[in-house]
Amino acid sequence: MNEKDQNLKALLDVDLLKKLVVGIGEVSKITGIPTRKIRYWEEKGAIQSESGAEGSTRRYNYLNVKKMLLIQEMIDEGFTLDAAIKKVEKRMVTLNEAFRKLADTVQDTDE
Amino acid sequence: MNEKDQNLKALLDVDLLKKLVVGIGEVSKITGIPTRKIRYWEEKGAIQSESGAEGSTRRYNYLNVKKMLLIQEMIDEGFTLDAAIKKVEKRMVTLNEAFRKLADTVQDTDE
DNA sequence: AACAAATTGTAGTTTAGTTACAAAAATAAG
DNA sequence: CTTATTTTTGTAACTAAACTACAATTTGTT
Repeated sequence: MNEKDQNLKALLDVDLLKKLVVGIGEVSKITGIPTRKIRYWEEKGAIQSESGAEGSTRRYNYLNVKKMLLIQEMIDEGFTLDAAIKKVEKRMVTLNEAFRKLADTVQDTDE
Repeated sequence: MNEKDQNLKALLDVDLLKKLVVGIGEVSKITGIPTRKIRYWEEKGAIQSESGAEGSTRRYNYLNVKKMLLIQEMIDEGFTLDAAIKKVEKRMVTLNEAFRKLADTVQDTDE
Protein backbone atom coordinates (compact mmCIF):
# COMPACT_ATOMS: atom_id res chain seq x y z
CA MET A 1 0.00 0.00 0.00
CA ASN A 2 1.50 3.32 -1.05
CA GLU A 3 1.63 6.57 0.88
CA LYS A 4 -1.34 8.16 -0.80
CA ASP A 5 -3.53 5.17 -0.02
CA GLN A 6 -2.40 5.26 3.59
CA ASN A 7 -3.30 8.91 3.92
CA LEU A 8 -6.64 8.16 2.39
CA LYS A 9 -7.16 5.28 4.74
CA ALA A 10 -6.45 7.46 7.76
CA LEU A 11 -8.81 10.12 6.56
CA LEU A 12 -11.69 8.44 4.86
CA ASP A 13 -13.70 6.16 7.07
CA VAL A 14 -15.97 4.55 4.52
CA ASP A 15 -17.91 2.67 7.16
CA LEU A 16 -18.71 6.00 8.75
CA LEU A 17 -19.49 7.59 5.41
CA LYS A 18 -22.05 4.90 4.75
CA LYS A 19 -23.75 5.65 8.02
CA LEU A 20 -24.02 9.38 7.41
CA VAL A 21 -27.66 9.42 6.42
CA VAL A 22 -29.43 12.74 6.25
CA GLY A 23 -33.06 13.74 6.58
CA ILE A 24 -35.25 14.85 3.71
CA GLY A 25 -35.02 18.50 4.67
CA GLU A 26 -31.27 18.39 4.52
CA VAL A 27 -31.36 16.67 1.14
CA SER A 28 -33.65 19.39 -0.08
CA LYS A 29 -31.21 22.06 1.05
CA ILE A 30 -28.28 20.25 -0.53
CA THR A 31 -29.89 19.50 -3.87
CA GLY A 32 -32.41 22.29 -4.25
CA ILE A 33 -35.14 19.71 -4.86
CA PRO A 34 -38.31 20.38 -2.85
CA THR A 35 -39.15 17.78 -0.20
CA ARG A 36 -42.51 17.19 -1.81
CA LYS A 37 -40.79 16.26 -5.05
CA ILE A 38 -38.37 13.94 -3.33
CA ARG A 39 -41.28 12.05 -1.79
CA TYR A 40 -42.96 11.86 -5.18
CA TRP A 41 -39.84 10.49 -6.82
CA GLU A 42 -39.66 7.91 -4.10
CA GLU A 43 -43.27 6.87 -4.73
CA LYS A 44 -42.37 6.44 -8.39
CA GLY A 45 -39.44 4.24 -7.43
CA ALA A 46 -36.75 6.63 -8.62
CA ILE A 47 -35.01 6.56 -5.28
CA GLN A 48 -35.05 4.41 -2.17
CA SER A 49 -34.68 5.89 1.27
CA GLU A 50 -33.58 3.89 4.27
CA SER A 51 -36.83 4.56 6.07
CA GLY A 52 -37.05 1.14 7.60
CA ALA A 53 -40.42 0.81 9.28
CA GLU A 54 -43.56 2.74 8.34
CA GLY A 55 -44.21 5.91 10.24
CA SER A 56 -40.53 6.58 10.67
CA THR A 57 -38.64 9.32 8.86
CA ARG A 58 -36.77 8.91 5.60
CA ARG A 59 -32.99 8.84 5.62
CA TYR A 60 -30.73 9.20 2.60
CA ASN A 61 -27.10 8.22 2.27
CA TYR A 62 -24.35 9.67 0.13
CA LEU A 63 -25.20 7.61 -2.94
CA ASN A 64 -28.92 8.35 -2.64
CA VAL A 65 -28.22 12.06 -2.72
CA LYS A 66 -25.79 11.64 -5.57
CA LYS A 67 -28.50 9.82 -7.49
CA MET A 68 -31.00 12.61 -6.99
CA LEU A 69 -28.49 15.15 -8.24
CA LEU A 70 -27.93 13.04 -11.35
CA ILE A 71 -31.65 12.66 -12.00
CA GLN A 72 -32.13 16.39 -11.66
CA GLU A 73 -29.31 16.95 -14.16
CA MET A 74 -30.92 14.65 -16.70
CA ILE A 75 -34.27 16.37 -16.30
CA ASP A 76 -32.64 19.74 -16.79
CA GLU A 77 -31.19 18.40 -20.00
CA GLY A 78 -34.68 17.62 -21.24
CA PHE A 79 -35.23 13.97 -20.39
CA THR A 80 -38.52 12.82 -18.92
CA LEU A 81 -38.48 11.58 -15.37
CA ASP A 82 -38.80 7.96 -16.46
CA ALA A 83 -35.98 8.29 -18.99
CA ALA A 84 -33.83 10.06 -16.43
CA ILE A 85 -34.40 7.28 -13.92
CA LYS A 86 -33.34 4.63 -16.41
CA LYS A 87 -30.24 6.52 -17.47
CA VAL A 88 -29.17 7.21 -13.94
CA GLU A 89 -29.87 3.67 -12.85
CA LYS A 90 -27.23 2.46 -15.28
CA ARG A 91 -24.80 5.04 -14.07
CA MET A 92 -25.41 4.01 -10.47
CA VAL A 93 -24.39 0.42 -11.14
CA THR A 94 -20.89 1.66 -11.89
CA LEU A 95 -20.89 4.10 -9.01
CA ASN A 96 -22.04 1.48 -6.52
CA GLU A 97 -19.36 -0.89 -7.72
CA ALA A 98 -16.68 1.80 -7.51
CA PHE A 99 -17.84 2.64 -4.04
CA ARG A 100 -17.58 -0.95 -2.96
CA LYS A 101 -14.06 -1.11 -4.34
CA LEU A 102 -13.10 2.09 -2.56
CA ALA A 103 -14.35 0.59 0.68
CA ASP A 104 -12.10 -2.40 0.09
CA THR A 105 -9.04 -0.33 -0.81
CA VAL A 106 -9.39 1.86 2.21
CA GLN A 107 -10.55 -0.66 4.77
CA ASP A 108 -8.21 -3.54 3.98
CA THR A 109 -5.63 -4.28 6.60
CA ASP A 110 -2.04 -3.50 5.56
CA GLU A 111 -0.40 -5.85 3.13
CA MET B 1 -3.56 12.69 -12.78
CA ASN B 2 -3.37 8.88 -12.66
CA GLU B 3 -6.18 6.39 -13.12
CA LYS B 4 -6.76 5.80 -9.44
CA ASP B 5 -7.15 9.50 -8.78
CA GLN B 6 -9.58 9.79 -11.64
CA ASN B 7 -11.72 6.99 -10.30
CA LEU B 8 -11.65 8.64 -6.93
CA LYS B 9 -12.63 11.94 -8.45
CA ALA B 10 -15.61 10.40 -10.19
CA LEU B 11 -16.74 8.70 -7.04
CA LEU B 12 -15.97 10.95 -4.17
CA ASP B 13 -17.72 14.28 -4.27
CA VAL B 14 -16.04 16.05 -1.38
CA ASP B 15 -18.28 19.08 -1.69
CA LEU B 16 -21.23 16.78 -1.21
CA LEU B 17 -19.54 14.94 1.62
CA LYS B 18 -19.08 18.21 3.47
CA LYS B 19 -22.77 18.93 3.18
CA LEU B 20 -23.87 15.58 4.57
CA VAL B 21 -24.77 16.78 8.05
CA VAL B 22 -26.79 14.57 10.33
CA GLY B 23 -29.02 15.22 13.30
CA ILE B 24 -28.10 14.47 16.88
CA GLY B 25 -30.23 11.33 16.97
CA GLU B 26 -28.44 9.91 13.98
CA VAL B 27 -25.06 10.70 15.54
CA SER B 28 -26.17 8.91 18.66
CA LYS B 29 -27.12 5.83 16.65
CA ILE B 30 -23.82 5.91 14.75
CA THR B 31 -21.52 6.44 17.71
CA GLY B 32 -23.46 4.90 20.57
CA ILE B 33 -23.08 8.13 22.53
CA PRO B 34 -26.37 9.25 24.16
CA THR B 35 -27.81 12.51 22.83
CA ARG B 36 -27.73 13.99 26.29
CA LYS B 37 -24.01 13.40 26.47
CA ILE B 38 -23.41 14.87 23.04
CA ARG B 39 -25.12 18.08 24.14
CA TYR B 40 -23.05 18.14 27.30
CA TRP B 41 -19.83 17.74 25.35
CA GLU B 42 -20.92 20.58 23.14
CA GLU B 43 -21.56 22.80 26.18
CA LYS B 44 -18.05 22.02 27.35
CA GLY B 45 -16.69 23.03 23.97
CA ALA B 46 -15.49 19.56 22.98
CA ILE B 47 -17.42 19.67 19.73
CA GLN B 48 -19.09 22.30 17.61
CA SER B 49 -22.29 21.61 15.75
CA GLU B 50 -23.46 23.65 12.79
CA SER B 51 -26.58 24.71 14.62
CA GLY B 52 -26.54 28.29 13.46
CA ALA B 53 -29.27 30.18 15.32
CA GLU B 54 -30.64 29.43 18.78
CA GLY B 55 -33.66 27.19 18.90
CA SER B 56 -32.61 25.50 15.70
CA THR B 57 -31.46 21.90 15.56
CA ARG B 58 -27.87 20.76 15.74
CA ARG B 59 -26.23 19.30 12.66
CA TYR B 60 -22.96 17.38 12.59
CA ASN B 61 -20.71 16.72 9.63
CA TYR B 62 -18.34 13.87 8.90
CA LEU B 63 -15.43 15.36 10.83
CA ASN B 64 -17.60 16.25 13.83
CA VAL B 65 -18.72 12.66 14.12
CA LYS B 66 -15.17 11.41 13.64
CA LYS B 67 -14.10 13.69 16.47
CA MET B 68 -16.72 12.30 18.81
CA LEU B 69 -15.62 8.77 18.05
CA LEU B 70 -12.03 9.70 18.84
CA ILE B 71 -12.97 11.38 22.11
CA GLN B 72 -14.95 8.34 23.14
CA GLU B 73 -11.95 6.15 22.34
CA MET B 74 -9.67 8.27 24.53
CA ILE B 75 -12.14 8.16 27.39
CA ASP B 76 -12.40 4.40 27.08
CA GLU B 77 -8.62 4.29 27.37
CA GLY B 78 -8.82 6.10 30.69
CA PHE B 79 -8.29 9.76 29.86
CA THR B 80 -10.45 12.41 31.48
CA LEU B 81 -12.81 14.28 29.22
CA ASP B 82 -10.62 17.38 29.25
CA ALA B 83 -7.49 15.41 28.44
CA ALA B 84 -9.31 13.55 25.70
CA ILE B 85 -10.47 16.80 24.17
CA LYS B 86 -6.94 18.20 24.09
CA LYS B 87 -5.49 15.03 22.60
CA VAL B 88 -8.15 14.80 19.95
CA GLU B 89 -7.90 18.48 19.15
CA LYS B 90 -4.29 17.95 18.07
CA ARG B 91 -5.23 14.96 16.03
CA MET B 92 -7.99 16.93 14.33
CA VAL B 93 -5.58 19.59 13.09
CA THR B 94 -3.93 16.92 10.98
CA LEU B 95 -7.21 15.40 9.92
CA ASN B 96 -8.67 18.74 8.90
CA GLU B 97 -5.58 19.53 6.89
CA ALA B 98 -5.62 16.11 5.21
CA PHE B 99 -9.26 16.60 4.42
CA ARG B 100 -8.59 19.95 2.83
CA LYS B 101 -5.85 18.37 0.73
CA LEU B 102 -8.12 15.55 -0.32
CA ALA B 103 -10.67 18.10 -1.44
CA ASP B 104 -8.00 19.74 -3.58
CA THR B 105 -6.74 16.47 -5.06
CA VAL B 106 -10.18 15.35 -5.97
CA GLN B 107 -11.75 18.62 -7.02
CA ASP B 108 -8.91 20.08 -9.07
CA THR B 109 -9.57 20.33 -12.78
CA ASP B 110 -7.48 17.96 -14.91
CA GLU B 111 -3.84 18.83 -15.40
C1' DA C 1 -59.74 19.40 -26.16
C1' DA C 2 -58.56 15.17 -23.64
C1' DC C 3 -55.39 12.36 -21.35
C1' DA C 4 -51.40 11.23 -18.76
C1' DA C 5 -47.20 12.64 -16.40
C1' DA C 6 -45.15 15.55 -13.09
C1' DT C 7 -45.32 18.73 -9.56
C1' DT C 8 -47.25 21.22 -5.76
C1' DG C 9 -50.48 22.44 -1.53
C1' DT C 10 -51.92 21.55 2.90
C1' DA C 11 -54.48 19.88 7.23
C1' DG C 12 -53.84 17.09 10.87
C1' DT C 13 -50.69 14.02 13.16
C1' DT C 14 -46.27 11.88 14.61
C1' DT C 15 -41.36 11.96 15.45
C1' DA C 16 -37.14 14.34 16.55
C1' DG C 17 -34.90 17.87 18.83
C1' DT C 18 -34.53 22.04 22.14
C1' DT C 19 -33.89 24.41 26.58
C1' DA C 20 -33.60 24.71 31.29
C1' DC C 21 -34.01 23.19 35.06
C1' DA C 22 -32.11 19.44 38.69
C1' DA C 23 -30.20 15.11 40.35
C1' DA C 24 -27.16 11.39 40.50
C1' DA C 25 -22.63 9.09 39.62
C1' DA C 26 -17.91 9.05 39.27
C1' DT C 27 -13.40 10.95 40.18
C1' DA C 28 -10.05 13.82 42.64
C1' DA C 29 -8.45 16.37 46.69
C1' DG C 30 -8.08 17.26 51.53
C1' DC D 1 -14.08 9.10 54.77
C1' DT D 2 -15.80 13.60 53.55
C1' DT D 3 -15.99 17.37 50.52
C1' DA D 4 -15.55 19.37 46.04
C1' DT D 5 -15.45 18.98 41.10
C1' DT D 6 -16.29 16.77 36.95
C1' DT D 7 -19.11 14.04 34.18
C1' DT D 8 -23.22 11.93 33.09
C1' DT D 9 -28.16 11.35 33.21
C1' DG D 10 -33.49 12.51 33.74
C1' DT D 11 -37.31 14.89 32.34
C1' DA D 12 -41.11 18.43 31.59
C1' DA D 13 -42.73 21.64 28.49
C1' DC D 14 -42.03 23.40 24.00
C1' DT D 15 -40.53 23.97 18.97
C1' DA D 16 -39.06 22.15 14.61
C1' DA D 17 -39.07 18.63 11.14
C1' DA D 18 -41.25 15.05 8.86
C1' DC D 19 -45.25 11.97 7.80
C1' DT D 20 -49.63 10.53 5.44
C1' DA D 21 -53.42 11.12 2.69
C1' DC D 22 -56.08 13.41 0.58
C1' DA D 23 -56.68 16.87 -3.79
C1' DA D 24 -55.41 20.41 -7.12
C1' DT D 25 -52.56 22.37 -10.47
C1' DT D 26 -49.27 22.55 -14.04
C1' DT D 27 -46.87 20.62 -18.01
C1' DG D 28 -46.39 17.75 -21.88
C1' DT D 29 -48.62 14.48 -25.51
C1' DT D 30 -51.82 12.58 -28.71
